[in-house]
Amino acid sequence: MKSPSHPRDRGIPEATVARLPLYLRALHGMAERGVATVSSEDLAVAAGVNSAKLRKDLSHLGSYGTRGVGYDVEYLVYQISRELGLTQDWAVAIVGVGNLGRALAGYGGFVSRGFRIAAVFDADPEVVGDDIAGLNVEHIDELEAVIERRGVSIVVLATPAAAAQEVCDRVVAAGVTSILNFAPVVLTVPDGVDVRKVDLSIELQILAFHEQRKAGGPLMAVDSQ
Amino acid sequence: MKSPSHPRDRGIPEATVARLPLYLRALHGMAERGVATVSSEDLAVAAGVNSAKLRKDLSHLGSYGTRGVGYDVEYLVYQISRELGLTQDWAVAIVGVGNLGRALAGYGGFVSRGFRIAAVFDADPEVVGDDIAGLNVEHIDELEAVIERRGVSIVVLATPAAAAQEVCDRVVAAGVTSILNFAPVVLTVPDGVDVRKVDLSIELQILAFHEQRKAGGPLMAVDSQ
DNA sequence: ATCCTTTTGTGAACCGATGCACAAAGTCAC
DNA sequence: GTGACTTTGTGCATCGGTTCACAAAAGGAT
Ligand SMILES: NC(=O)c1ccc[n+]([C@@H]2O[C@H](COP(=O)([O-])OP(=O)(O)OC[C@H]3O[C@@H](n4cnc5c(N)ncnc54)[C@H](O)[C@@H]3O)[C@@H](O)[C@H]2O)c1
Ligand SMILES: NC(=O)c1ccc[n+]([C@@H]2O[C@H](COP(=O)([O-])OP(=O)(O)OC[C@H]3O[C@@H](n4cnc5c(N)ncnc54)[C@H](O)[C@@H]3O)[C@@H](O)[C@H]2O)c1
Repeated sequence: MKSPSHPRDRGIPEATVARLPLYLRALHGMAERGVATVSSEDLAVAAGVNSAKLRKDLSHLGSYGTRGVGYDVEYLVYQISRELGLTQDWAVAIVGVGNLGRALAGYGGFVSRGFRIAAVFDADPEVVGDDIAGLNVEHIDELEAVIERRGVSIVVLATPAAAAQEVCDRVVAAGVTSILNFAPVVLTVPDGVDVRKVDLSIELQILAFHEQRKAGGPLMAVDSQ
Repeated sequence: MKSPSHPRDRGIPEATVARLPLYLRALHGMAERGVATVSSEDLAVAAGVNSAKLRKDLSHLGSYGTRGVGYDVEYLVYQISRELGLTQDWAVAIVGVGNLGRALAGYGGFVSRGFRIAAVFDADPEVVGDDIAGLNVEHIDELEAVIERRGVSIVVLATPAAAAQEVCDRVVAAGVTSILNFAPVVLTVPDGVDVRKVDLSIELQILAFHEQRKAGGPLMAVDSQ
């Protein structure tokens, strides 16, 4: 029922992977509004990208569109979800239950995408044992045991910068190979471990750079997102 | 005292701009430890990048190194800060004082880089008037007036997705041209307005994709940060 | 003054990503 | 069935960014 050549090619470009969640979000919105099929043009607008880029991105997953018609919304949601690995659900642990860790633990937007907060850890005895968004805060000493017991495969680091590398080393030693880091440090990890970082301070600095340019000379190029 | 050709070229590559804050962070650490000069190799390691890339990045700002020696740490800190616009300080407003907005408002890492939280807004009458990290929560009706009065030039959006576009339109109308968006929506803005987005859910989905690959076939390429 | 060592700054090859533009493939009306 | 119309999938030119590799520059030793 599918063409024989490359039904699902290994090796999707990184830039494409980073956009798939965007398409997925737009598609979910459409599915909710009862839209059955969508053209690359309309979906591209909803996701804020160029339609040729969108088509090329989707072509890496397979030929799921119908010429003259567009893409079946439900079917595409399924294909993208499967490609991203969202058909299973992922046990996530958060380490560091401070300002940020609390906000993350209480956030509903993760669960709705198949990410289940399976554990939260902290080193502060004042915090350990507290109930955060329905979860008991575990002591950091339990890190390895709890990760193993609950099958945690993704760890979110929300500790102070000074503790991040040490915690990172421990979670890696415990077998975790996917880390989302909020601490403003460059983490050193062995090959095979993925680290993604979110640094709000860097984002503000980039905005400041462009803002300064706008204020300064009347020669500038802007926008992006 | 400087070469005549292009002492400070306009048009620094976007990829370079995104890394300058990283170099700055590493340099601050070195300055604190009393390091006076640093080679591109050492700084590159501290920032987690390739040294040729670092040198090319710095060369866009000017020729601030000394062959055979390296870069003067203090001087380079100053040059990068100036380029990024961090020699002035920036008034930032946060809109939406929920889980995330609170964490951001209380975060010290912004102030230390020249970003001053000048105002926080919310629509919920329960929250308006509260004291958050020493700031009085303003009603969203005051948005335009307060932005103008306090010279706010960067706005952080931490409202629910449904409210984000409307708030965005209002801050843009009030003259703001730099926005950091945490809401999971594609914002539409006029030319000349910079939007940067932070989407934690997307980061997790990208990690899940790679995690799935690792678990699946024994043919994979990983790491990055 | 000359040589040797170190390290910068950059030319050039390379690589991945973008976007145009169009043939191929499908739908729909009649 | 035929023809007009729509929209996908992709070849190709282009672009921005990365990395290699080295000549030029600086400093220190003798
Ligand atoms: N709050 C923000 O908006 C924000 C923004 C950008 C970056 N960050 C970064 O995120 C991280 C957390 O920020 P925060 O504001 O929540 O800080 P925080 O100080 O409020 O919380 C840190 C928590 O980590 C715990 N902790 C310390 N050492 C630990 C260890 N070894 N193991 C486990 N837990 C440990 C502390 O007990 C504390 O509860 C920091 O690195 C910060 O730079 C925060
Ligand atoms: N909490 C997280 O960890 C997290 C993670 C990723 C993304 N986000 C996104 O960040 C945003 C905020 O998340 P949150 O968890 O803080 O949500 P929240 O519901 O706790 O807070 C939202 C706040 O915005 C206020 N608000 C609503 N409409 C407003 C308006 N028109 N003007 C001003 N204020 C208004 C609400 O009163 C509330 O205080 C959401 O879009 C969410 O999807 C949050």
